[in-house]
Amino acid sequence: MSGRRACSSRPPCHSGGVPAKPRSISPPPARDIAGPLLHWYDAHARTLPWRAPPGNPAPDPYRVWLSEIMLQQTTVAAVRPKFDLFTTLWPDFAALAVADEAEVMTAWAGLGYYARARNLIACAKVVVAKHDGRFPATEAQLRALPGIGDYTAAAIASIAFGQRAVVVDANVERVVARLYAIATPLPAARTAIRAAADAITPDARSGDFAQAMMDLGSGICTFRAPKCLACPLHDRCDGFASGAPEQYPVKPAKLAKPQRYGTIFWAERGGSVLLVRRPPKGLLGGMRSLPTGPWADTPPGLADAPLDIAWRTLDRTVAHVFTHFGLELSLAVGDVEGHSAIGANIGEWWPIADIESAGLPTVFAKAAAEIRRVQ
DNA sequence: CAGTCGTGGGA
DNA sequence: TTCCCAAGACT
Repeated sequence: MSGRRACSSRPPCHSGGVPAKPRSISPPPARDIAGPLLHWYDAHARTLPWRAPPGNPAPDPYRVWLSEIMLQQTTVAAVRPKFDLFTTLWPDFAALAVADEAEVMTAWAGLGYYARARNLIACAKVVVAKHDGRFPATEAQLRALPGIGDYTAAAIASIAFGQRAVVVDANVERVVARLYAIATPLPAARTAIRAAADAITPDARSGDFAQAMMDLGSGICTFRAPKCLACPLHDRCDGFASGAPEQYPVKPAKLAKPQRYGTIFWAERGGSVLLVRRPPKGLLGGMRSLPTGPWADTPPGLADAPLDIAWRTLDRTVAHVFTHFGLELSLAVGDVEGHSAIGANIGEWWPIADIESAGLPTVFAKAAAEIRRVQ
């Protein structure tokens, strides 16, 4: 299926002067990649809480899945403490499937991309309800589960179930684009990158191969200043031979981020502050938050204030940058003493001293810290 | 396909 | 400081 076997692994390719016939649609790799890469991995694999040492039996699929979801667009350093927290609170699918969803969202707070947490819960419920509490072991069945896309399905199939799967993440894209000096810009290059990744993926130790590619991309074949002389593949890398490996993969120009403006409303009542729950989908969906007005192209002032009280605007703002826009928040504070019935129908009064336990997304945690500092 | 969706860290 | 990225998925 991969067309990756080298001539050296079978009887002589040529006999009687007859040219070898192509065996595969995609061009066969001109050099062995998996061999030296796995050899390097055996000596240099990172030790990670969700990972089995090279060559060992596959780790718990639940832990592999949880780590893969958390690691989507997220650094290992950020994932480590959250992985420890989640595996302590919910050690398996059965526990997560019956978990209090608000507690899961609170535990996820700060990690970002909160749809992952919503899909995490949904996936655990499906696994328990339809798969008897265990993952289905085929890539196609994994792909059908909430929050599991092409990359994660392949990663779980190979790492947790020992199946051959073509695992392509940003690391693999970078390593492969450099190995073959693929000059086509992304995203058009993805077809060729995937074909090349398929061609170099071995049948045996497919999961170790995937993790080795990611370790290589993370520590050696880095986005800038790759450490080529420490790379086990540099003697067979077109990018290294070109003298400018960092130019691959070629990426499209980025668009400027728009700037938006909003207002945070800090309503106090006897040492507590009013918190609300954001709508279930969209930006920061499902997360507990401070009340906000609209996020608009110009400062919206006190529009959409959660309570009809006297607001005082602080002489400071809080800046935050999301993936696709910047946000500058004005800060409005108000005292609701004497309005004790107010607010109960729109949110909850949270003790200010325990605000860190509310599970606020970082943008609101920053605003809360700034308001408490200034007050 | 292209836009949406967070955050922290490295250079 | 500013820019860019990190084990992508979903619509």
